[in-house]
Amino acid sequence: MGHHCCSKQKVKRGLWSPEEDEKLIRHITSHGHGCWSSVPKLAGLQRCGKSCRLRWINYLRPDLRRGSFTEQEERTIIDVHRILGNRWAQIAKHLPGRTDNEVKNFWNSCIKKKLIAQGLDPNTHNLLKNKTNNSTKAKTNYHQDSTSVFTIDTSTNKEVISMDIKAALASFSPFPHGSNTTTCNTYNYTPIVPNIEYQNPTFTWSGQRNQTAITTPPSQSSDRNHIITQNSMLDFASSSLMESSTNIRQGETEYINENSMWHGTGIEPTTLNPANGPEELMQVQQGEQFPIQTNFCDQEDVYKINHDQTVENTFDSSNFDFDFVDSTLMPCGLYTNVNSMDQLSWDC
DNA sequence: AAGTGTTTCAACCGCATGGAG
DNA sequence: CCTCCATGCGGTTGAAACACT
Repeated sequence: MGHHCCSKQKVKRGLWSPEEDEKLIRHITSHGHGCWSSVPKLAGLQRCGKSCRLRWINYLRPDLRRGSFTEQEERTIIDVHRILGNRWAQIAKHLPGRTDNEVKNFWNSCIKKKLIAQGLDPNTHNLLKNKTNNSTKAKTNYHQDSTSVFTIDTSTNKEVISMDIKAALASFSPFPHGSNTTTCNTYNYTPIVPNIEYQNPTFTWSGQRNQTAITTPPSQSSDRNHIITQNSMLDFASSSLMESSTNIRQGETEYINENSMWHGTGIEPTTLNPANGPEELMQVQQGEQFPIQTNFCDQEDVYKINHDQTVENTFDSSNFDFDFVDSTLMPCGLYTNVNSMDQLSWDC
């Protein structure tokens, strides 16, 4: 039984021959793939469109990166997986030239075993209960690794994962690594436990499940504000913001709209409108240290970051709003420091 | 060299989603 | 709405490669 898309056709399955590859490459490079279901016929292949698509995406695409995964890629996968879970396509987006299938296979054949060997549950990234000794070791390794943009602190009864924004930015080539980009150094979250706590020297939010978050703007006016809306709190560290930071005028607020992340500067200078109220905006002060406190009130069973964007009430991978999170993530390099050594010194 | 077990990874399967009619 | 279809995704399979005895 074949796919419904090709059930009427007599299709070949299994491994692709070099001749088939050549036909597919020739067709797509000269005509593009267009509608995949029509590709087999146009390319002269006895395959279904789905198979052609898969073969092209996973193997024949010219921009694919072949060969073994690097340590940096490995750590990126681990770090993103920790947040997104088995969202292989989303994870692969942070590894240029890698496919979701490749990432998935690498995870299942290599990383998973490493995590288990380190006493970590590959699904949750939490410590495995029955491996106390290894667990302690794993925790220490993670926490002491000063080069990782992520650290795990399990010293309290809840796990807090911190992401060092500066380290992330420092590794985020090719954008400038100047110190004027942001004052937010770290950003913490608790992925699973009910109590959620985000904090860093300049930016704090905390709360409990079954509550609604309302962001409070800083009490004092500032020379430079960045208002973070739909793309969430990580946008302020985005390339577009960094690139344009020198263009911010004194007393002016930059408004980053929902589509700003990867499109040009993406920044529309605007004036802070107090009428919008604290519910609408989350501000990140630049060039000055001050805390931004997010308050919570019992209204809904979700965290409402702003008027359009909601986040499920836990950071468990089964509930979290992955699109929301992913929209905030950097391309390859955010999660890893290119100069760091892999603290997970295990053999594949 | 031969047999057997294990690992890797390309490909498939089934389901979800979204757009068109 | 409903159905059909194309596409995308994650889980799974199985052949080939590799490791071990």
